[in-house]
Amino acid sequence: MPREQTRRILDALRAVPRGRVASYGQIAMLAGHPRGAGGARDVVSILVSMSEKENLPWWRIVRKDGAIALSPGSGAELQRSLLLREGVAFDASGKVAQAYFWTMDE
DNA sequence: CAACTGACGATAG
DNA sequence: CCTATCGCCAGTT
Repeated sequence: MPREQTRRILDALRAVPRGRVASYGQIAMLAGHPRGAGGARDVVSILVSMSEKENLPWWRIVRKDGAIALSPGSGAELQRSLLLREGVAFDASGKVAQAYFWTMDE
């Protein structure tokens, strides 16, 4: 069984609204991770190992600068299409504009 | 139980 | 622009 903190992260991930994205560090902080950005590794670990089992919206998670974290050929293309389908646009550099980041406002 | 892995983030050079 | 390095730590093998 995962720890309490892990459950919180899973929860935060599921709370990201459709048509929005969030960064790893953002999720970590939202989950109450004391180390904030440092907790991004937790999110990575959890996403990599449990995204499928836990049915998580892993495609809504991008790097802080808006770039897709996955390597091309390892799902990046899939993630881009999933986001486009939700109404998230990418700029010329292949990054999501900050405006699409989830503000926890909703 | 001891590695090993990982889709990060900040900072320094 | 880039690489390197550190911090941080759950989950898997």
